[in-house]
Amino acid sequence: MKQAKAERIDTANGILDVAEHLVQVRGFNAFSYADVARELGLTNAALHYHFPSKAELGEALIARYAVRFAGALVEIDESLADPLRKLDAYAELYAEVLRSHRMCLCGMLAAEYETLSSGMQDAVALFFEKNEKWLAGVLRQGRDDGTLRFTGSAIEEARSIVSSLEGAMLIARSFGDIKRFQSAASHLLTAIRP
Amino acid sequence: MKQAKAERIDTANGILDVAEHLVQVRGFNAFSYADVARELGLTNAALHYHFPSKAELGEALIARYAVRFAGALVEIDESLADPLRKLDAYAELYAEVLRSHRMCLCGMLAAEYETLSSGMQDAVALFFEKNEKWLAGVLRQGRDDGTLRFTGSAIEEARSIVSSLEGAMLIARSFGDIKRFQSAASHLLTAIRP
DNA sequence: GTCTATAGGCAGATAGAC
DNA sequence: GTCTATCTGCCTATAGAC
Repeated sequence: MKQAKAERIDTANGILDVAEHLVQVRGFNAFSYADVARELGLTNAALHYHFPSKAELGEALIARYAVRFAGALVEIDESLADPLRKLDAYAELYAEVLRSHRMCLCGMLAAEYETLSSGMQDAVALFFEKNEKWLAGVLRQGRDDGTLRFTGSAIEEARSIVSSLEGAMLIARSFGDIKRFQSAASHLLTAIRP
Repeated sequence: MKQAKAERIDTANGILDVAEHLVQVRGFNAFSYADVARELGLTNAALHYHFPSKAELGEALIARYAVRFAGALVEIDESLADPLRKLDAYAELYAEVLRSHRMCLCGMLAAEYETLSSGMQDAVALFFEKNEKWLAGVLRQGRDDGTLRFTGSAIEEARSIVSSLEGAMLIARSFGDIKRFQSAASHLLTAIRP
């Protein structure tokens, strides 16, 4: 009763799915509306109906990705209590992305940062900040209950972890070698065990 | 006596200079021959004389960058003996790049990896491997003389360091904040002090 | 070595019919 | 919502004169 005509599922989301994949594999500047349209059996013009400009598509892409990521963090908080296990689960989020031969969406966009609309730039920075804040919370919890040990402030440690994971993804992709990422991630988590 | 007509200095190198800057700031897929030609007061066609295809330009770019980087590593080896100081100097190479608002050339290309010619792909991977091998050597030296301490193998630690530095650059650029990089770098080096 | 001129294609985007 | 048709502009690349 909600929709008179049920589309493929939801065209706008289908566009976002395909575009997201293309950005994560090739980058924002290396895919076109035509690439997405072809994949969905639509035309260029149909895409412009849903997302009038490429910048708007890009902003929608980050917004949806950020919401999904935030949801994953909530799920970790609800299902795990031990800070060290939370960090493991966090690193596993990255590993999953890498397994599908993708780069983190915002990590990819960070490389292309200078070419993005200001709306996209702000959204990318916000994504990293939210990740860092969540991680800092976990780190504080671990330091307080004695399950984690690190030097410096929690936010500094959090930034260091996000940087390392993004960098490990970036380079592992150049070698088509997920083990490189896994090794870097476990090294990172070993270092903060007491 | 060497050249009948001394050019601006050397057109091919001037092209590489401008292209390198554009790639490090915007990415390989976000600059054009026209961008470079405009900057140098040349035409599109003149660039194609020196670098027939964009892929060949890209390969020359990485080759020159890799040689320059290798030279910097030799200089570190010749001027510093202490492994910890060598690592400091290594991180400083990255900091210098970041200060000019650039990403590491190969870090940028790693993001765009899937869109590169196979020649460029191989050269990017080789760049990282050479860096890792050099770093592993420094780490072994430090472990042997007791100035460094780390868990796992030297090559694993080296990969972890390269990943972290590249990731820290990537993200620091999104915040226009070099201190973010400095903080991550010093955190990294503090962690391997005995 | 560098130029003018141009080919041929693809990019993002819009108008208007259905 | 999706289509066809089309615009304008930029892209990489080449031919041939100087």
